[in-house]
Amino acid sequence: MNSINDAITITFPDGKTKEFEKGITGYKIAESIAKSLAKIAIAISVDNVQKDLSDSINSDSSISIITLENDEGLEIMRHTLTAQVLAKAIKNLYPLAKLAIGPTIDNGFYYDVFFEKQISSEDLPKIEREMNKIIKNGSAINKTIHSKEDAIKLFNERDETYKIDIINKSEQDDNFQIYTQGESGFIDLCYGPHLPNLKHIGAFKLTKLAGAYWKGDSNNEMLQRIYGTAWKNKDDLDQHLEMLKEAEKRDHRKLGREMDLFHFQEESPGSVFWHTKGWQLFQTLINYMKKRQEAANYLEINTPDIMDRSLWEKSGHWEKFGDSMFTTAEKEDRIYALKPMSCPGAVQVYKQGIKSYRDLPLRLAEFGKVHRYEPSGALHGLMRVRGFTQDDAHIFCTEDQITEECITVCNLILSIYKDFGFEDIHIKFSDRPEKRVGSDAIWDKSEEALKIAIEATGLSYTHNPGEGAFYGPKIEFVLRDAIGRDWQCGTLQVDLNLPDRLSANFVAEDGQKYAPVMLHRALFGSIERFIGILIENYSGRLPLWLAPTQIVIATITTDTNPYAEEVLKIFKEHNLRTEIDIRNEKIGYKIREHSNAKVPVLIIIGKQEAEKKQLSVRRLGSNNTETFDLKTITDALAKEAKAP
RNA sequence: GCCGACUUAGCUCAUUUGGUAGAGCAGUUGAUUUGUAAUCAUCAGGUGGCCAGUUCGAUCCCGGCAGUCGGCACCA
Repeated sequence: MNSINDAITITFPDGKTKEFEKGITGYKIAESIAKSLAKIAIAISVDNVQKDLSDSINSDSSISIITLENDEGLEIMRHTLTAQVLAKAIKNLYPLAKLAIGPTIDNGFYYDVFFEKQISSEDLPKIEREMNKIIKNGSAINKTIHSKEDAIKLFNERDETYKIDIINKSEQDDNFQIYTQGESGFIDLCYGPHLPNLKHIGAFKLTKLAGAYWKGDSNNEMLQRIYGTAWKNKDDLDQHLEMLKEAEKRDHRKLGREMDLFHFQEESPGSVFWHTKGWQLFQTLINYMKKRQEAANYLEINTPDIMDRSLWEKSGHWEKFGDSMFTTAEKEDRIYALKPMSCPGAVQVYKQGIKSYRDLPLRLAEFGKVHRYEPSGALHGLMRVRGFTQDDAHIFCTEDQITEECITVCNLILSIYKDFGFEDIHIKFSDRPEKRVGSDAIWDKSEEALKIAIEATGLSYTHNPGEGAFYGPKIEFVLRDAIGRDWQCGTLQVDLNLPDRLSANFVAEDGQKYAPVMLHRALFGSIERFIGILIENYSGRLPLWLAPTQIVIATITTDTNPYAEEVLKIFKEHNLRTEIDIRNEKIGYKIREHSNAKVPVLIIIGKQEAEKKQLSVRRLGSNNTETFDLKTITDALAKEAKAP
């Protein structure tokens, strides 16, 4: 309708439309809506593609104006901050530095840079000051479009070898966008969009300096990466820094020591020394899982920790992971490997005796302690260790049963996470990697079956191409904790390869032998890691059923000791993990000590309680006490302390 | 594994131009019998991560190794 004259129709977010002259800029459109909007506008979304406000629009489109008030705007601001402000500050201070890439990340941004002479974290404040100087100038940001040849020439003049590499490897021949600020001579290659002006920058802080490989490839040289966090204003920045502090307070390595749960020591990097309290928690998780699995018709097995290397060669693990497997020295001409996973062992159990289709699905669970030689730099408290316990299970089934079994596993996982207080879960689906075993036909089948199962659960999922296991596609369950951090825990993998490689089979209705499908699944993933996540999620204040010491009975004076002992006995009869504190200390001192130890329930006994056969109960985190008669509170606590 | 930083008492931290280390908490012992987050005193606690080197002399300076931390890479 407007193709005859030079008018285009713009549709606004509220559905209203308006005609504009062809070639109008985003800025002019914003201005036409309201002058005040034009003031805070930083970019425009045209048919869901972000554009600079200075870009002209030449055809009918739906638009929305982007400001700092929405996430898109915040990201653009972070992008400008790294690509225009941080990059320029670096070039101002270190003219010989070569810029690589400067993208945004959650909560902020980074820039990878090659420095002639490495900088240290002490240089960050200096860079920050330079950035503030640049921002204060409030320069307008301009964009120019260049041909490949032209763009290369510009960066060549500045010896920006990484930028040249990016342009050279790019598939496009034209339309390379280069952003500049005034006459400073600073240029950066960028797909944009950027803030129209540095006046829109909010609050930021450079946070850390680290090494990072060029293009993320460990064969390439290592650059220095400067990280920063940025927000629309100082309040938001402060709030974020506060969250980081909170996360630090929750660090499971710190709490694990304070709560006397476990320790590490030099002689065994990445392996846990569990103390009595930590081991109690560990056993609580295992017992809980045993109960849930038994109810879901799993059978439990246990297989050897070391097995002949040849078995791992057959399974394919040796080829793919041999470097990170612990092996024994040669004994009587044989080399054994410490199991890095339990699947081959489970297949050996499966293979005992002839299996019929009537035996399937067969669900074999194993709390398998596995060892993996994780690279030293990967170790991190309980989160990444070299020896850990998987709540592993392998479900042997027919192809027809895959979908149903997968759905059942997904539901079990979700129900279990809920018992631990995790309800915000999302799924990652990973398909065939480059290095893999099995034919494409088999992969097609496994991926399809898994996808159907995910869709049946109704949960949304993200797709990670090429990230599957070498023997089959997988889904991973990611749970979000109390302060918004994501943790990957459970996994479900469909494997049409290993059973055949390890010669497992079953007799089908037609009397022929076929290899069964094997589903690998772990719900906690690693029990060690899951405990780390629980500690951080609850900030050490575990729910009663998980707490290693559930109750401490603290007396005020020694003459109430007999009553305290009597209560202790009753509590123990109710399977409540109870300790008694009859030391000659002030009650305030005892409360402080047991509160710091994160004991969920404190029972205070003084003369009054002893006389009336009552108990004063003080909950962790509360400053109040409630008084109950003995039986009422015993029953209530016993009920609450029971595993779900 | 790679880049960088760090490693002093059980824990958290002091000790600067190199002269063999100090505090708080925890621990010990004693006194205190105490009502809701630290009672007072006493004593003890260290081959300064490990191994070499420079030096008359090293916690401090140089080198190597290990571990930890922050990232990167890896993650069956």
